Amino acid sequence: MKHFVRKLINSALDRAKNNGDLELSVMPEIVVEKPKEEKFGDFSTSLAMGLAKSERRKPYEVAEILSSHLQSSEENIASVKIAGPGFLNLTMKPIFFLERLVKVAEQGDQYGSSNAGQGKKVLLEFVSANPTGPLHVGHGRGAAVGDMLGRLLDKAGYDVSTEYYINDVGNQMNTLGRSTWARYLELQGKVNEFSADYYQGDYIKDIARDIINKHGNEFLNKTEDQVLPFFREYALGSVLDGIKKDLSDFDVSFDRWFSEKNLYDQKLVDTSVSWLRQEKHVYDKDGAVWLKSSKFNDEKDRVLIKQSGEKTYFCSDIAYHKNKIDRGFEWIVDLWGADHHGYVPRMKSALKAMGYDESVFKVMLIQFVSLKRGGEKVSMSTRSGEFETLADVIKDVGLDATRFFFLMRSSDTHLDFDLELAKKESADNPVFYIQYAHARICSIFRKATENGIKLLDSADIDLSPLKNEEEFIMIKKILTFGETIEKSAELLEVHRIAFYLQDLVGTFHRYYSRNRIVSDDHALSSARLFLMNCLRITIRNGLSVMGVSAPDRM
RNA sequence: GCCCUCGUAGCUCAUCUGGAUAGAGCACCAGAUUCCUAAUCUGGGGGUAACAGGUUCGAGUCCUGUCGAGGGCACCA
Repeated sequence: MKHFVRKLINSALDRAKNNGDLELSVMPEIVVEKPKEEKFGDFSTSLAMGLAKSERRKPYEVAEILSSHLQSSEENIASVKIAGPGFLNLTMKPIFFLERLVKVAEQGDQYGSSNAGQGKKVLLEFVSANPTGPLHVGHGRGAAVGDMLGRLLDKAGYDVSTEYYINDVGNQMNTLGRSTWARYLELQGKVNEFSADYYQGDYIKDIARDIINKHGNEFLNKTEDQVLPFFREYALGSVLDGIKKDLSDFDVSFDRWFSEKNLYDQKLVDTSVSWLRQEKHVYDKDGAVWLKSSKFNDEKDRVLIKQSGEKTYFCSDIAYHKNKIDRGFEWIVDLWGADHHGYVPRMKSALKAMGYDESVFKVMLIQFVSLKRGGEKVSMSTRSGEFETLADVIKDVGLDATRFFFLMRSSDTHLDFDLELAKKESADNPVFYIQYAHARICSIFRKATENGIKLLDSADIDLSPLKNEEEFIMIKKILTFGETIEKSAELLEVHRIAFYLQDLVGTFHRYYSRNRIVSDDHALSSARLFLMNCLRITIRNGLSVMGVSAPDRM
């Protein structure tokens, strides 16, 4: 809708220029907004104020010139008014909105989709939790946000792939293996000390028990060195299966699970290090290999290969991100926990060292979830074993409510997730407000069928009986769905959809309480039913982008 | 100590990247159902946007400083 208005203004500018009314040495960017207040019309632009300086005229005069050129040749415009210091307020004729509403029904499931992203190849990497334990609530936020971003970018016309990076290399894998080995011995009645550094959670016992069931005591009299590879691999596989199940229960799927170990096996890490060496971006010092990251805006140089000969996590991460770009992705979006923010300049410096443009890489920092239980903070450390798993929360609060809870806030602010509150308030959760609207509309359709009123095709419908002001408020809101999707995708801000839906559905609930859709007036009923269908499509498409269900009955 | 993110109603958060009188939900108070789902609707109180400066036609939004919260400053991942 805004695109159309922007075009109108653009052509008015052209006419003003051709007429010599305005100089327009530089064509300004046209910003079209929806005024906060209904009385200011349907669209507004502060263009005249922006132009005033370069035109060396008063904002009001510029607004007057624009106004005259806008009004002269557009049949969709009902009025153009100048307000305040020079706002141009446009009011459109009803037909403008009704014509567009008809298209909503035609597009159905596709309504809100666009090619704004122009098929740009995007790689979304998210969750990527270390495979050392089940996913907790904090991971859930990343999962929900990442999954929704995938759906959102797809709908907005980007070519999206999603990926989970498995950190299956490093000391943590040995710790995982040793923890399992220790539990194994313990369960076999062999006394041993369970180190405080080991993973404390009960899931380790479950894995150990599983090993006993399958392999009995065959490892009992062996040394740690002999058994560690087996325990490490077994525990990794088991934890990873658990993570995959948790995510699939959360309705989150990945196009690819990318193993860090695989990077090493394919020599990709070695390749990128030698390439960097060739380009003279690395040097040797104190027996270690360093990247000259300080030359690329990082605060200091970083170690790639330790004295011990082991490669750092950073080192393989460089290879991983290089690989992402090599696979042809034009936009690399990583969702990281907020605690990794110090790592951002480091990664950016590495990409710059490799000669890539900084703009291809974007990190979204997902702020922490403070888990609370009745106002008291709950500690969430995998190692200590004190954490609420994502699976538990979904079980308690429900899939839809859990997803919605994570998605209704801007992801760069802290999120307080009070378990007691979430459980207790589940009936008041805004997700039900939205789902209820959908169920109500479905109920209207059941009633309409009873009364023999059919939903008409776009081609046959006569929307002229829609005259109510509340109807137009709703229609206008429905029609901003597409631009909400586009904006949300472009800014990678998922919460906008949740707010949009709450707002949209609010207009419906108010309308519903004051108006009957199915009545004796056949023409009016048909028109209203058609509107309800468009509304239902919008709600359904909005919820679907969030990965939340749209029930027919509640 | 240095760096990053944040600070908006009692609580949880919006405010369309600088626009018009800062808005929702929860909680609290008072009301609404002979009729398509009351998980709904109507009305009410509640604000120095942490604080102090600056930039301009115009600032919650941009800049500087102060205070407060969280996080980061490894040859860990």
